[in-house]
Amino acid sequence: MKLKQISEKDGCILLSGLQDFDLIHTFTCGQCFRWQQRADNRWLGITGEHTVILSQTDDVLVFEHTTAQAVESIWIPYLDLARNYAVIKERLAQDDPIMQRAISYGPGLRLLNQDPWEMLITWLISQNNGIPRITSIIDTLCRCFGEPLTCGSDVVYQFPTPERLAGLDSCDLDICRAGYRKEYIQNAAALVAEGNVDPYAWRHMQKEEVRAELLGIKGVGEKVADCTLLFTGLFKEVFPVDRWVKRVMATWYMGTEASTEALHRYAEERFGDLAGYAQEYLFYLARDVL
DNA sequence: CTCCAGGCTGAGC
DNA sequence: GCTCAGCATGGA
Repeated sequence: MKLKQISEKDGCILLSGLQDFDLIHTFTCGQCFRWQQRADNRWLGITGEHTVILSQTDDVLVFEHTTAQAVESIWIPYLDLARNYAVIKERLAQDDPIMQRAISYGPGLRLLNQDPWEMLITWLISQNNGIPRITSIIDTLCRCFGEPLTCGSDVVYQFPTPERLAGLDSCDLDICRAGYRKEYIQNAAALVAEGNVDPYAWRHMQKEEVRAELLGIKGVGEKVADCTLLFTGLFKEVFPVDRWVKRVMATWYMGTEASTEALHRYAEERFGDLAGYAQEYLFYLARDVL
């Protein structure tokens, strides 16, 4: 793989020589909820206490309102740009026409390495919910209870800390309109704030150990646990998300075995759009390759 | 009005 | 073990 080049121009950081990366594929496939699309195909985003505006022209990625050091230490890892996706895609596509199609829908998709605490709350909110409303709830949560940061002329709010959420009165969270998920959020925040659960320790633990810890949290089932693990990118190994797909299929397809063919049929019928195919690709990435 | 959306919990078998 | 109603909310 060609080495990426970092340079500066007009106060922006440029990363050139990118391969197998597309901002739109990566941000619209359903793995994240906090990137805002702006004019001129620019994307405003935040992770932790770092904000940035991204735009892309072919193999050049432009970072505004940040530093070369942050690009190296924060954004390249967050965007998973150091990984060679060409070999991954080649392996996935081999002898698998449906995977070839899935990849062709989102060839520039990358698996983001997102904040584990943020992912836990995000996927708790996602249950039995729609994507626009998930986005809205998370946005309100951050605007009301997160610390503001500036990014150029924009203001972006950090994801609220566990301590902040744990310290709220129950009715304070009503503004988010999270419904019955409110108590899940508060319970999880209390667990983390009191040190009974430490999302930042997960990277030092075994995957199954983390998964068991997650499943012990109220409101966390297999899907929430899997999505939390998957979209933090913590475990680059065999990932059990197929168990979730299998469970869904068991309900919808009266079968108990999750054959590859059934999985493909599920994806075909369940998802007819780019996001769906990109997601199937994501799941395969996590399950079979990373 | 009903049904559904990137599920999970708790109760009843 | 398994099934299934109920769950807050808002949009179709």
